[in-house]
Amino acid sequence: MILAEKRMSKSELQKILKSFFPNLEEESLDAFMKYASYLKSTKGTKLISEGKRHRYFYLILKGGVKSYYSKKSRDVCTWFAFKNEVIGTITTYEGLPSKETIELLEDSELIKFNIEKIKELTLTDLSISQLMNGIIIEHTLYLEERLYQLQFMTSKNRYKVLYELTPEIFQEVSLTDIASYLGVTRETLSRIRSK
Amino acid sequence: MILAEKRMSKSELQKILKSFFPNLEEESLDAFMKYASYLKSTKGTKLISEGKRHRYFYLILKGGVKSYYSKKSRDVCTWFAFKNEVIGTITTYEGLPSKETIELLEDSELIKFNIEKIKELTLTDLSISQLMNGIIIEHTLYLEERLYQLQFMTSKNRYKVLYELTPEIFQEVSLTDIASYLGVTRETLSRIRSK
DNA sequence: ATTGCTTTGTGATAAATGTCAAATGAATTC
DNA sequence: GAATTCATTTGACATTTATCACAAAGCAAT
Repeated sequence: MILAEKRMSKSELQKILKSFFPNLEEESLDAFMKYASYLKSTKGTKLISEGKRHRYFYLILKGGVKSYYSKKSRDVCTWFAFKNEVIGTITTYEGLPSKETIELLEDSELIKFNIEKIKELTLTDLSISQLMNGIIIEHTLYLEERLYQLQFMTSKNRYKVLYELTPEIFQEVSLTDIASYLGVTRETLSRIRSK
Repeated sequence: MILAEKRMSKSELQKILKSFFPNLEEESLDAFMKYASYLKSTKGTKLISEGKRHRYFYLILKGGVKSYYSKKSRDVCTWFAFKNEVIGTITTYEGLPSKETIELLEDSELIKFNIEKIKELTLTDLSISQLMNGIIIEHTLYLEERLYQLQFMTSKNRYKVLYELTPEIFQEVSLTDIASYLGVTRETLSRIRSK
């Protein structure tokens, strides 16, 4: 459920965006801000739903989300994101129906950005074009790392890496979701954990 | 072994690039061309080597390549590409050491592009910036599809999809490499094929 | 054709993981 | 606190796949 959607005070929003996107030129930031708005929403809210077209990508100010594909009864998670991360789906960015669902893991605060409008800005504003590229490239590097892990590493090692690099995920996400993310059943994850 | 590296006749190169990148403005194309050159090379040549920084991405005019990670004795392929495809690694594009090796599957003809110079162009030229984005986004969509297949589909189904969508790969690539691409051993692939 | 070399196929295991079922634990509601 | 629900763990078993060993087939060079 969406609790509140309002325009933040301009100066507050500006301050936040400035700290997140320090490379954005002053005028670019002003244009960018026009298509950004504050959003507060409860656990379980779906920011993006599988099979649907959407207009927004998001910056997480507070809280966390999971991204997953629906598979028969169970869901298979593809990533998690928390505070200070920019999120969305590349299909949504391309104007296509999303393949994944993005859902809030807890009550969260976000900034949402209108993709269509911001893509328009990228047509004339180089610093915004480069900002968006950077976001996409970061996501691409992440996908490659994930493919590497799924193709090369045993499930034990994938668990180990996840546990060592981002132990905080275990506080936020259910083991069932983590198991699906690691590419095993929850029973198998349970056995891996009891080493 | 690199057989020939020469500047193509300007008009020939222009004709090729124009047909591949029809959205590029006339002046952008001229700038772009400055950092493109023709390359003919034999089977087994490594365009990009794991662990090294490189300067180029490529367009395949004729022939084919495989991309793989070296793992102990055997290699694990991550993708194949043939005629009319733009190839490279995202790490190379970012100036980082490549994680993958890209190797010619057969004698091939390519256009190579200087990444550094072309990235400079993206700083001032919007149509080139957008062209590069498009290439990266296409790659990203491909990675997502591949992750989906590895997480969701059985090896039998992955084989089936590959066989139905791109049967020509089986003419060009060894079953050993295809097996590693599908995430199974060659023995398992052999058994899948004998259904 | 013969010799090597590489690729592919087959058989017999062993290991990893999935599936199903039930038990435990933890959190929530009445 | 008892009852309900949901998440996690554990056990028994089935399935898939890897591993190892070797045989067969394809190909190139002599």
